[in-house]
Amino acid sequence: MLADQIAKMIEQMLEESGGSLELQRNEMAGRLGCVPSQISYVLTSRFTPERGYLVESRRGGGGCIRIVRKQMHRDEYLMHFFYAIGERLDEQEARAYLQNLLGNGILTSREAALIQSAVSEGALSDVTPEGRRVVRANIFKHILLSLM
Amino acid sequence: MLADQIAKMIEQMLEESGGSLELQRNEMAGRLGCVPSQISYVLTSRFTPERGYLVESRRGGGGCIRIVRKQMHRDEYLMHFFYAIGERLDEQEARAYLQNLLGNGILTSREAALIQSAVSEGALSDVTPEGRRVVRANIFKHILLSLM
DNA sequence: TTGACTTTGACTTTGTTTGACTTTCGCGAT
DNA sequence: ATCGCGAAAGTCAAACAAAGTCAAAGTCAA
Repeated sequence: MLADQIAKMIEQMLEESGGSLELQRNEMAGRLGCVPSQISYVLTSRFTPERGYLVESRRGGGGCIRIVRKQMHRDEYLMHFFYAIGERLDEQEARAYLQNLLGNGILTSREAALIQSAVSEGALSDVTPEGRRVVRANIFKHILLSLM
Repeated sequence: MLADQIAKMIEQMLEESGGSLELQRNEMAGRLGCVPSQISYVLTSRFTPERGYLVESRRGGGGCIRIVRKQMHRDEYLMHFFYAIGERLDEQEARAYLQNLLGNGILTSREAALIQSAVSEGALSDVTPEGRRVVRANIFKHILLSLM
């Protein structure tokens, strides 16, 4: 899938450049043979704050997009997430958080997998779809607390 | 029966691919000459967690379904717990199981603590007291599966 | 004949791709 | 200084591409 390829490419560029980079949307779209707004789409759907990325940009001639992978420390992370999770949480958001926590070494992959199944749709299938999101947020927050 | 044929086919693909695979629902339905939702039916009726399968999916363009088989023979101990749990589980029982799993070195203490808060009364406070025990059992069983 | 299991298809939800249109910015000409 | 132009990037909605859901209809064995 196009979006995934682009995401992977950006990911790798971040890796090579040690966590932050600047790119030009049009130039990149040209190289990839896609429409420029596809780049925007990838950025907003994959490089979100939830997953630990900061994206800023400048329009106009010579404009560009800067992407930074945020480095926080353990406690900041847990706090940040704790407050970021509101009253409701859906499975995808949960997954994004877990990926972030995993990527930063706050969780082991076993722990992440374990939490993921604890809050999966399957595990909560006895709760109504709407209630599920509330319960999931609660469980997730309790787990974060237990890690502090 | 159609469903059984499909199940057998997926089973065989799992065999060939060593326990995990990705497929596309529409594409598969096309090859088999059945409606796509038949695939969904087979998945929910045969490839359940109870039988040791994990199924996840992604919608949208380029979406797919991933199926993973958990090897039971490697994890008889977890299996034992899995079946011991049943339909309902209260906090005390959960704690006892966790102690046991911890004592046998199957969980680290961090993992045990984490699970305990995931299924604590507090985490599930949005569910009715009766429903809580059902949900707790479900979460616990999903976690056990994810550990196999 | 009933009840559990199957099959089907219409409808819903989620995710992707594209392109037309808008906004913002730097720069050179006035 | 400032006006205006062109070069970015942003926004948004439509079209498309999956997968999920659900209930009605069918089947089969007890």
